[in-house]
Amino acid sequence: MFQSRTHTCNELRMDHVGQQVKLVGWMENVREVGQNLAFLVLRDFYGTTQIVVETEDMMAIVKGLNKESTISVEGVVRERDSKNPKLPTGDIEVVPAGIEVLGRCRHNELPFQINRSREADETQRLKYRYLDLRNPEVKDNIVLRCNVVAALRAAMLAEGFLEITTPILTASSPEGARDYLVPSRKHPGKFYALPQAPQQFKQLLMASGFDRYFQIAPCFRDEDARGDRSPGEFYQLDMEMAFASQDDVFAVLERVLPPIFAKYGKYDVASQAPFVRIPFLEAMDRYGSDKPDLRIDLTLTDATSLLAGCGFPPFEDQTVKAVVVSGFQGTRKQIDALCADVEMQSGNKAYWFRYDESGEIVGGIAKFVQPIKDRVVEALGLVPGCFVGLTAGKLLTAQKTAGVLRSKLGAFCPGHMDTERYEFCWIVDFPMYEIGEESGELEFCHNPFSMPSGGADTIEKAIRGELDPLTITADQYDLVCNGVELSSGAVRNHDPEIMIKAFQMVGLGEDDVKAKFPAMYNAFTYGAPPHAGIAPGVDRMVMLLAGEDSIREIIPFPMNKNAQDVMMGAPGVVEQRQLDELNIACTKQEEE
RNA sequence: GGCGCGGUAGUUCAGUUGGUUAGAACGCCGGCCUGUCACGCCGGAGGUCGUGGGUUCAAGUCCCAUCCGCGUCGCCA
Repeated sequence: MFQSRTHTCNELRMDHVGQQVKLVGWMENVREVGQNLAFLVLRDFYGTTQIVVETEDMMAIVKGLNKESTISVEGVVRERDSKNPKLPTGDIEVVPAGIEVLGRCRHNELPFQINRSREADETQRLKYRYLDLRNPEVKDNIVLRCNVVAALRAAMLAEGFLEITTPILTASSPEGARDYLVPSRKHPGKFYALPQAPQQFKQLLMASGFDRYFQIAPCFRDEDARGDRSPGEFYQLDMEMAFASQDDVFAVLERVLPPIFAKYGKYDVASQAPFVRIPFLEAMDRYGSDKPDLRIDLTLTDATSLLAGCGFPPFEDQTVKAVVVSGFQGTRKQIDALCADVEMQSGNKAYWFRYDESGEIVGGIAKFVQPIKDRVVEALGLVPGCFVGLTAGKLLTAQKTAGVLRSKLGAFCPGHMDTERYEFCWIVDFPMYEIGEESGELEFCHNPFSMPSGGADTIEKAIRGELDPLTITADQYDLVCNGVELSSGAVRNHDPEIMIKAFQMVGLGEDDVKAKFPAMYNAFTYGAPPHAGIAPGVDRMVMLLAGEDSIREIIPFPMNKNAQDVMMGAPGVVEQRQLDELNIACTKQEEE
């Protein structure tokens, strides 16, 4: 029968010398240094301890084992002859009287070396995630995640929020991302959907009289992956407050997040509450992005009128945006690579010239700029040594491309980006409506649940034609940190009449509202509180705190980019009997 | 779905203009080593160069197709 350990592998110190102990763990390494002398590194969740093997019988046991086998070691703690100051347990070692094999590792070649798993091929890591997670560096991110979630929960409870779980099997939502559907056995031809977010439930909780709700909520969206977006499922710190304004929501997160970032983050928090608020249009204008990375000190300058008529064909009749970088040191080759990178990412070209140390316009499109040099130098505030990156196109295209250029330049040019910090900002005043690219008609820009700024008055004016609907903003906001969209939220539209009018703008009527969101619409007709909320992404937050670039590093069992779990083999084929029971006819199936 | 990068030993990678038997490091196996701690030293095994075609006297290398992975855009109320 298995007997418990007396200590962990990170516990023994000089104080324990002479004590009889029992340790358990994985045999990480064995260093043989003589006929009957070897040093075994025993690793458990907490750390490592050196076991010194110096007898023939112990040596025989160890030699018969592959690394990563689990063993238990009983013995006496002894002071080391040669200590290792790099290890917490480096002053001592355990002299075993007995070694028991608990779980033999049947493989003498592992898919990758445990302590170097981060360098291994990602598919291998995901397939053997249980080995990957034995690597302390990998494991630490999961521990961090647990600590962060616990801290978030504690902070939210302290703020008076109640944690309430909402259904995982629910109804498909007509708006938003692609749903994951679950066939119903009892109702042939009908489907549940996994929630994209607990949005409607949390608003219904507000209508139910709960004042402050939160949940570490799993969300499911069938959309393609990104570096900072896991496919399929992710977690949000979902929250909602009744009788609350935008400022109330901001204040909660400004109290909750900075201490957690300060305690668990890799870097310092540079932002003071209240975080800077940037209207959406200003963000696009200054940073070319609705999630600006404020660690970069560069901003966009409009050069449309300045360079109109300079003769450079791509600028003709287009909006031109410039990003000016002082003290530029890049080589021609690096500039070309940077521009190619921008084009690859944005799908649009970037142009450039330099104002060199001798005060000449050189390189790139210098030929076209040279004749109006004085005006350009003055308008862009150039000093010798400046690099000027340029983009052109329709307003939004020029902005977005320049935004990409800004990010690349910031990362490339020393002194223009301090990566060792967290910079928060709120993006506010999002447009309520936009002209759909496909339909060419007025559509909701983001979600239809948001309250139009100004409420009923604004919408009524727009309906009467006194106001351009494209100028209507929503009481909607994003929290951005280091160029990552951390969360999105809004003051909700809790008034059925305003809701109907908001839908009327996009050519939908009361029946459509009722049909799309029956529970919420009905609930709001019974007296609903004004309410607002937000949902910071837990995975992204942990990713920022850990300083990781890939979201997979902070998810215990991540799927790959193609939404497959290569370890478990999901998605997988199921038995015909199961399909029959669910009334599903599979018309298309991949060859296994 | 578009674009970019990649796929060579168990792992991470190198491989020049197409040219001898495809290399290195780590790991693995064997031997030596009584204080190692990324132990060291000596020796060894290990490869359908993602897959399928093609060009050529000759293909890891060039061409075409295809599969897979990562990044990015579309998408993500």
